[in-house]
Amino acid sequence: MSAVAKRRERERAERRDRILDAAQQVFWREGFEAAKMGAIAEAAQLGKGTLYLYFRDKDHLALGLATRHQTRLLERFGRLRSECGESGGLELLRRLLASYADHMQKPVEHLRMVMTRWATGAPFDPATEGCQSAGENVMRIFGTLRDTVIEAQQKGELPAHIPPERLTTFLFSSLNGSLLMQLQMNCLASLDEVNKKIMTTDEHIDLLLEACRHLARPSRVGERYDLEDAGQ
Amino acid sequence: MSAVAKRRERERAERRDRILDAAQQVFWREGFEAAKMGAIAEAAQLGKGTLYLYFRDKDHLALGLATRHQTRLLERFGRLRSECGESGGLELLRRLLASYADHMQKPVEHLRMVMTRWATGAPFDPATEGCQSAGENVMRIFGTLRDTVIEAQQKGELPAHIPPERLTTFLFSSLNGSLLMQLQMNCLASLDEVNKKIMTTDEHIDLLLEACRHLARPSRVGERYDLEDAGQ
Amino acid sequence: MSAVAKRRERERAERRDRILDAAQQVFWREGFEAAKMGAIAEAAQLGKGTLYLYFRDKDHLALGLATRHQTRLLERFGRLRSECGESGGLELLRRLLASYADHMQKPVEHLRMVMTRWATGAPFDPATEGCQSAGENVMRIFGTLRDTVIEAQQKGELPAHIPPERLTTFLFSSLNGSLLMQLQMNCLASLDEVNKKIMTTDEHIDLLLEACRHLARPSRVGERYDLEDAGQ
Amino acid sequence: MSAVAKRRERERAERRDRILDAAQQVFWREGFEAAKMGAIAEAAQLGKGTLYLYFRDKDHLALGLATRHQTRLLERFGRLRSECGESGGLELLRRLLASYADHMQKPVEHLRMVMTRWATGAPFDPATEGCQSAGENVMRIFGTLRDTVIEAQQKGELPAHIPPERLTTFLFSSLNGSLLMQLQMNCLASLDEVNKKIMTTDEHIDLLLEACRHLARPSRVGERYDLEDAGQ
DNA sequence: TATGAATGAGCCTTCATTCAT
DNA sequence: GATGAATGAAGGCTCATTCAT
Repeated sequence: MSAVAKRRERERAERRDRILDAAQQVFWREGFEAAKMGAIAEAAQLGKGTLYLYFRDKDHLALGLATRHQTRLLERFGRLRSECGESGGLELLRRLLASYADHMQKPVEHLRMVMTRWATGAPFDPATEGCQSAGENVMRIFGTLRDTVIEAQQKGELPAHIPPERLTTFLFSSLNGSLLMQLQMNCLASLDEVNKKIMTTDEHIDLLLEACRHLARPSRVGERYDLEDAGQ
Repeated sequence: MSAVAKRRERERAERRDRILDAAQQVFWREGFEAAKMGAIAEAAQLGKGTLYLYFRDKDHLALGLATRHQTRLLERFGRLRSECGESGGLELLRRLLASYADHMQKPVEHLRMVMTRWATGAPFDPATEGCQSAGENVMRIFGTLRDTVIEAQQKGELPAHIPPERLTTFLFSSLNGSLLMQLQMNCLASLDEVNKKIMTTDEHIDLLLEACRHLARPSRVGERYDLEDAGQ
Repeated sequence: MSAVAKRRERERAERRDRILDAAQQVFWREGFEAAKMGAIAEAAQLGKGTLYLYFRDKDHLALGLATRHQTRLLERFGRLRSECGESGGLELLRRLLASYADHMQKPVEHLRMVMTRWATGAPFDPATEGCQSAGENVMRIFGTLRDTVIEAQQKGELPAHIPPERLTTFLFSSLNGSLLMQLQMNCLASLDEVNKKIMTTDEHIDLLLEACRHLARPSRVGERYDLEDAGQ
Repeated sequence: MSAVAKRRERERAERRDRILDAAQQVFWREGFEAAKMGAIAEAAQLGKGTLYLYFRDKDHLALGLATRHQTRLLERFGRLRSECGESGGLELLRRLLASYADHMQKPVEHLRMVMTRWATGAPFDPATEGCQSAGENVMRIFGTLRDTVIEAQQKGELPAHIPPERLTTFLFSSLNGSLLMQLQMNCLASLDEVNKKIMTTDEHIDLLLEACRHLARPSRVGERYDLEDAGQ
């Protein structure tokens, strides 16, 4: 009985994953709005109704996809931390950011999907089951970055006088902006030729960290880094 | 006759503008996808068919909106340059960026609309009439920023050894990332409390410029700022 | 202009009527639940969307059908009253009831539709536009019957000591029961042979009026079958 | 073995009854169309597939329900006859009719279900197993009423010159019409206030029997309201 | 015998766009 | 030029029923 139950559970998980694979494929190809449930079912070689045994609706399918993607990113983060051992610090941070960027852009279609969701607004009702875990995952991703920022600060590789949350937010949003630009270039062909040669995401990360790193050295003694009048 | 023609042209321009006002209002309220042409026509106090005498389709309505918005931004940019006189440089750059950010977020609904368009991909066929001018406007916006970056470099307020396009792209994409985060926070309630207190767009600009400014001082003599091994 | 507007209005009314004809045809053939909007559109030789320019939804289509049917019945009632002149009274009542029954059963499919609606419960939200007129029509139908009952009472053809509303309700519900039995016979084939020969709707009306007429004669003292106030 | 078989049979009957209880509960709550087999299975604390071991399909579930309901009504009829002893006649008829009405309206939801079925048409293929017994039950119910009508006629409490089947049909359909009106009032709020105070089902029965009873007195010579063969 | 996961046909409604007036 | 009535394609979701276990 336990054996049967185990098999059942395994099969269920496998099928759920196959559905997510199919959904990912179709979402990437068509975009979320244009993706048809029928196409997903066909791609998963399942009946249309079966999809609804695993996901409440189209939105929850996307949510499941996002959660799985985040989970995999967190696994990558975990592996990177393990590999780095105690070295940690700025170098780990760079790798985490590069890993994040890579994970996000893997196929640009995925990036597009995620960005669309962010831009579209609040598609995930926080009250919905499954949405919380997605939010928690984001917090874990952010938290991992922040922890590494703190390490780098403690090592003196990043300015310690800036609150780590602030610094992490700065890095995170800036990097996301770089990713976003990948999509803008698709949208604005005129920018494409100029920028394509100018800045890859990795270069953005390097420049970003380099810039932050130098923030560590106070310009002048006594500077408070009051940003409002920093130019002064 | 010329007078009549002039009046006609003026009336046409006014009506076109009224349509754009109506479209903006509805797009902001409902989002692009959910916005109904009928609602726009009603808001413009025009027949549904009349809309199509001024804009090929819904997409071109959005395109016209974007172009008008960009034009207004360029006007703001022009005014800022005039005010600054010859002082220019980093301070002007900061004001341009702040103006850009302000113009983009004016209502967050507008930001959402723009971001969605960027993320959604390539809705504007470059071959389409009207799209070129949009692209050109983007180039002008980018060009204004780049010119100001160059000025700042010449003044020694920003590192001169980094290609201005590269630096401008960095600033531009990073700032866009900060704007994007405004929307993410709506989407991910969990991030909201943490970040809302942490970084406004203006703060992001300050930190960003401060970081870049310090890039001006080579870490060590002889460093080329080869980014690939910058950590080295 | 007035001519154009008139034509428009006439055409609109005609088309509305054609849609109702088509809906009636399909509803009768398939029943309300099974009737498909597409079939109605096809029967009306119109696009599916056009239906929704004239009726909010499937329910309102049925409502419109009901209202039209009631209106026609009221016209029949009006004609009967005119024909009868001043004679009125019981004979007019019989004709009204027969007319009602005939109008309801014209095709048994229509009867089925109406009965289903009654039985199904409260499909018409009283707040809905159009529903009030339907309710008002029912009241007019009932009112016509009641007025005629009163006439008959004044003529001494029906018992005057029974409140006319009560008497009318009795007649009305009883007749509806007879109509309902037409459908029951379809449902219960076993009853069919027995009853089909036994009582037509007209016979039911005759027997019903005959029975009521004799109520005019006050029961005898001591009889146990007094209604609450009948003996009075 | 016989004992085991008996137990099996008993258990099967019990389970069948539990399913009917569950179905009744759900049908009343949701209506036949909206009732979901899954909800019935859940209410019966059984698997969905199990339902189909006891009833061919949803329709037969309703049929089983109707049959059981009829059977219980027949038991009530039997009890009434026993109680009445030999008195029988009109008084028994009144009680039977009241009992019938009560049994039908017990919860108005049940009445709605039955009426819907009658109105909907011929859902029960007479060839289907189980449908015959339902038809037979109806015949038994009708037969009981008819027998009692005959008794009343023989006692002189009801007009003897009207064929008992005809009289019974008249009573039966009229009473059903009164029941139907309970539902109409739900549907037509405008009638509600007028009629709710005017006629309960019991009052309808009283008035109905009173009217029929007076038919017992042959019309006078020359009266115009003779039924076709009533005088005969 | 009991189960419940899988199935897939089926359908109302919306809305961008056109075109006759 | 302006109108708005007409169009019809398109799609997410339900649920009665089956059948392998």
